[in-house]
Amino acid sequence: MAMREMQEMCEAQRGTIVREALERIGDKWTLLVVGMLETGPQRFTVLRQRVPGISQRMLTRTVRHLERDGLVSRTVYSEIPPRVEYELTDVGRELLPPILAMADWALANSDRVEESRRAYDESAAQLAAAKQ
Amino acid sequence: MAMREMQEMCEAQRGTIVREALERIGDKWTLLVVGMLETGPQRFTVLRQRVPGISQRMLTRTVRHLERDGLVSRTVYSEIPPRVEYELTDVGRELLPPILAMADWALANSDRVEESRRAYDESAAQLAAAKQ
DNA sequence: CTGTGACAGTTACCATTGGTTACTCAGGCA
DNA sequence: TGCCTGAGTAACCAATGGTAACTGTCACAG
Repeated sequence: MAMREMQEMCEAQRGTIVREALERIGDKWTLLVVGMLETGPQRFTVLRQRVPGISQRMLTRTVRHLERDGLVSRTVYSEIPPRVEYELTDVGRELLPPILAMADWALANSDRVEESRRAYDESAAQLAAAKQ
Repeated sequence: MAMREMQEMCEAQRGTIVREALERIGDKWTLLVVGMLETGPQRFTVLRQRVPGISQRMLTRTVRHLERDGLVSRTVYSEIPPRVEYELTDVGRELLPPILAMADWALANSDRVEESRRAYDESAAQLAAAKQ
């Protein structure tokens, strides 16, 4: 087998691993929830308030997935009313720097993205009008 | 208004901006496609081959969104057969380091995640069996 | 002793998104 | 005449996400 082919296979395999990982964490809420756990353990309701717009169902699903993947730990305190705390594990905490970097990117570039989107939509509308 | 409230409002607003950004880039394919554009401009078919498992439709949709948001540029060469090249813009390139860091994280921790998932599913199955 | 509230969910249902397959367009070539 | 390529669209179905209402347990108010 040629060197070239081996490299390509290897790259495709890496791509598959990365794809599988991003399939899990690359959904609408996961990155946000992990980011919100930056400051330490949080209980369900607090987390729900800190992640703007998430519903109860989506939050439970998201933390369940994160727990399954070993990125957060879930601790139940048998009190009344019940208390459940979620905390990043070591693996989860290793993911924090890139997530925070992406959050910084979002804050720094949100206006540029917004502007680009407006321009794109406008020229698309003009093209559509020209076709008429 | 108390200082505390102002801080909380500010945090919620930041959270919203980050959420909106992650809503765009945090889907199944976007991060992967951006990552694959690391090495320079790529044409459609090559990109499709390098992103394992993506369909034509999903690739077009993903690059269209990225173009709309100003993260990639799309250049059409009027040849037969047609040639279209996608390239990261400056804004897009700024997103590259966190994405590559996440890819590294995925490669470094995929086995740990896999193991955690197996353990979780097993204990869930045991619990279900115990209930019977 | 009936009602209300908090917390951490779950269930049922509908809307939106993602995936698969087939088709298009324009020209070159057998 | 028919088939090939590259870069997509269109039509259709499966999977995922979102909304609203319900659950269970105990404390406390009236």
